[in-house]
Amino acid sequence: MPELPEVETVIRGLRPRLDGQRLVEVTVRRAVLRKPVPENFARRLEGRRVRFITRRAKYGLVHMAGGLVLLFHLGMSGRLRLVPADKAFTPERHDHIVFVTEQGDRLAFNDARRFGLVDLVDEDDVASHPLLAGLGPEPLGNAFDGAHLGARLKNRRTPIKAALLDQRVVAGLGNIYASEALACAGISPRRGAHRVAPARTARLAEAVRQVLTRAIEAGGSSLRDHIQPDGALGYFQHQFRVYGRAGAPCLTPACGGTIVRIVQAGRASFYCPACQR
DNA sequence: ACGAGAACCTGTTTGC
DNA sequence: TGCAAACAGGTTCTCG
Repeated sequence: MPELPEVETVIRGLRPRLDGQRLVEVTVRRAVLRKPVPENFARRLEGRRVRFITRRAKYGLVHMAGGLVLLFHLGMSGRLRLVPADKAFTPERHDHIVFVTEQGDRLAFNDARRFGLVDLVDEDDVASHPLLAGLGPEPLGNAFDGAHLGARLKNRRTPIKAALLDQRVVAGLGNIYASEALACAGISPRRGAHRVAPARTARLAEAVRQVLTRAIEAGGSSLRDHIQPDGALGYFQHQFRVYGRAGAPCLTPACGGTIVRIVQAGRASFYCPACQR
């Protein structure tokens, strides 16, 4: 499901209900997701207070009192469902972990495909965590611009679309927003990464920023899995220029092209052959 | 060393 | 209608 905007949206939905709350009960209903749930996961969290929640790439980081950090990733199908204290809670199929806060809210980590994961890490070790250490810069941060992108692309012979999905190049893009950013920048997903000229690298970096920023403003994209913790849907999917639009007309003014779907590195890419070169 | 493809899972949609 | 194949917002391992 989730790329950077969806994870950001989920975290923003959690904060009002979780910040400052003590976790009074944690239940692990399935012990193995993409990786095994850490030993003593529930015991290490129970009784501890949530200080604040941050995001790195597609990972959520729940900073707990005492310097412990709960790291989570939603994989393809993961969601977090927040059930307020005054509503009845029944565990659903694929609710793998359930958290209960001191004010009685229940938070279910639900993930049908189990590509998601959770881990516990000391806050001093977050940056060196194996899953986080190799990540490239945050696309919405200061370290990401055309110069950085150009430097990371110049030796890559893979298609630019595949390079954008490489989390070491830029952290947080996924299959939807890679296609969308290339459409905004007028670059074909098939172009070799090393053949994107410097001027266009800057334009691409700007397109990445813009697409992600707008998607966050829209609450992410709800296609099949993504919902906010309170059940609200994202609506950025209505602003897609190319994703899922094979056979439909290109939206670039006066272009007249037709969007096509191709497969690259096993993943669908969408683009307009007329205005993306 | 790099890149393509397979594998990991389950649920839903598509096509014969 | 029914069943099988294809496909899905991700990551990581293997193989050439």
